Amino acid sequence: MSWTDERVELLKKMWNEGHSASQIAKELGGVTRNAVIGKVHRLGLSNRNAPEPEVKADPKPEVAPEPKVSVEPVAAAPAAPKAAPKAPEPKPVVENPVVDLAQAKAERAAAASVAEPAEPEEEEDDAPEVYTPRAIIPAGQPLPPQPSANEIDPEALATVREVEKTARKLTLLELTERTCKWPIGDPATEDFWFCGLPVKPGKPYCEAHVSVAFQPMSSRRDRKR
DNA sequence: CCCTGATTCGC
DNA sequence: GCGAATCAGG
Repeated sequence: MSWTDERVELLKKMWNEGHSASQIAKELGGVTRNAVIGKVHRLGLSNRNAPEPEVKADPKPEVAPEPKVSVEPVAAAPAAPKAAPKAPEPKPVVENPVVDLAQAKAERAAAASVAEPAEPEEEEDDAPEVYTPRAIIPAGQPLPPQPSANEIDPEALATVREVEKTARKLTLLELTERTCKWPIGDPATEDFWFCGLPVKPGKPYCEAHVSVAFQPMSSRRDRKR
């Protein structure tokens, strides 16, 4: 494969939209992420489109940036699911102040998907044709029905409880195609994470969670009432 | 380990 | 110009 105009353009577009080199390489096909990164550098757009990290204190501080009229964030969230009295933590803990648009987008989509399969969340863009990655969420697998205790094999349940003690406790952003996506805890509180243990090949969950997620009809018998 | 991007250097 | 190998980091 060679760098045709089309391919270069797709590269530029995706790169500026915040996609990783490997994602771009996968989409382009026929090239590795190294090739993509190499090209990115040759094209001189390694700065992505970020202005400047600039942590330095500016000599001339006041340029009257913001009126700064104390205004409430206008929360307006669609609906606060439920109060989380037990978790006083007000800060979401952001590890990178420079928000990556594409990632944030994916994050929101993923969150929506996990909490509720409905509405993909459309968003208005100035650019009419922004490159849109295919399905952001692999899905294809049923979402985990939380174990309702009396519906699953007590043995498996015990195993799960045990396994969950060794869970890697990954955040949504840390999940990959090979980490168990079984959610643990209450999404409305801080006590929420994903199992994160190595998945059983081909499955979205680890061994233990697969066993409670996919049950043979036979074993579901008499869970009478 | 998984993943990032950055750099080098033979082709 | 290209990109594998390598490096440095999360």
